[in-house]
Amino acid sequence: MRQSQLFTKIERNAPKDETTANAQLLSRAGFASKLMAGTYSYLPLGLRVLRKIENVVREEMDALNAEEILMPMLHPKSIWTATGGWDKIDVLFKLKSRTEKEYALGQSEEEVVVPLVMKYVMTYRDLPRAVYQIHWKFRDELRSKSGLLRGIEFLMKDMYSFHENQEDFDQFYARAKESYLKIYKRLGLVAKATEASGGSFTEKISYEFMVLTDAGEDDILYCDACDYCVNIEVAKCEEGSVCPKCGEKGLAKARASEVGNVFDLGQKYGKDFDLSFVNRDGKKQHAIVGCYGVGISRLMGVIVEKYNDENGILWPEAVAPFHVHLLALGGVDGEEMYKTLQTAGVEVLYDDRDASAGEKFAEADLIGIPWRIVVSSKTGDGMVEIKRRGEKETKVVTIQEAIKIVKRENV
RNA sequence: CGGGCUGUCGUAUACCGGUAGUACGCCUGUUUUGGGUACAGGUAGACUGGGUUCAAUUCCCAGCAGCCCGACCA
Repeated sequence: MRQSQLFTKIERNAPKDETTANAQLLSRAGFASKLMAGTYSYLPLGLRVLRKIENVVREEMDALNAEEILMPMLHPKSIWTATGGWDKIDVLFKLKSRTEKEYALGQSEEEVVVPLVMKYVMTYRDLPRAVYQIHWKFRDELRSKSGLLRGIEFLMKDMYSFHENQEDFDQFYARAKESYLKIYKRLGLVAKATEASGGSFTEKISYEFMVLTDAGEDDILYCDACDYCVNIEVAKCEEGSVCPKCGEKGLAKARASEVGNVFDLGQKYGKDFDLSFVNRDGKKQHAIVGCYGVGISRLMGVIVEKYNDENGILWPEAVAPFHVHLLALGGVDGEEMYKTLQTAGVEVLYDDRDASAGEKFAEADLIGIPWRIVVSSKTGDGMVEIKRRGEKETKVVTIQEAIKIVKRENV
């Protein structure tokens, strides 16, 4: 993409009243723009990042044999009264039509997905099933904050699995947890599977996936010697207590942001909607349902919180809006290099604007694309300069070599 | 929802109870060309409503909006 085509522009000053790195940098660099507290527009660069995160998640969900669907965001009141959520869930957005008919905006979609899937599940032979969607969620939080980390409208992947018995559920649940850890790793994050409360509808514990960051809103206790981690809300131990799992070390306390969770919902939803299937004994039975969320837009914010320096963002390869930021300096034409990179299958943002070198460098750092390739009178014929965002050293190499370097990591 | 802070050109800011200034951006021209090049000229602003006052962007009240702390976040 040619940078001259971007309708967004870089802002030199951070917006006042924004204190978190993700809110400041995403706004300055033109990735996202706030409409009101808790809702954002995703701009061309930001949307590319969002789609990359989505696709990583999508690939892992598909690997679990989950099927992708898309469900409505606008729900009838009736399904929410059926499960008790209409009165119990205080973050549920409720609205009224002209004719006083009442609706809810989806804050999670068990109420839609359980009747939907169970419509097709007649017997145990139709199980297990897993479906997911990547869609907007609405939660009437009292206080939106921290840029993309807590919005009242946000993009979430929500998967739901259906099982004939606890054993089958447990197996899938374990696979889903593994799949989650893989997702975060691919995104350049270290997430801890953290014991947490199961919410108001279940006594069981759930797992939250936590990424350590001061911009987060949860406090967790974790062990350095093993993978034990617990949300302080449900912890039966405290900071410094010996790890209850491995007994090796004292627990450390840290601030974290929840980027995903998995719940065992048991048979609640099957019962609420009185939906059942015929089991192996020929008897009616409610399916065991699991629910698995990943906060896609929040992840974008968390990644920026983890990957930034005084000059801007440093996107991990897997989610960077482009692989290469091509800068043409001093009136030199970068057109040929641009086309060569594109032909080689490299995603490239080409700064073809008539701007000074310093300005282009500063803006490239802010945008944070992993590789910077410069063509100028200094690089010479057939040669380009290549540099990695975050590193100081530059290398002058041939065009073909530059492509090789970039593709080694990105393709 | 409780508490606090803040609303001034597009952005970031300054001053002030009496003609609103600066930087960046943007426009015109010159200049410059490897870390936001320099110069000249230009463009553009007091959240809304009420009150106090001869006079309010400034003081007071309310509303609206934003941020922060807390609570909340099935």
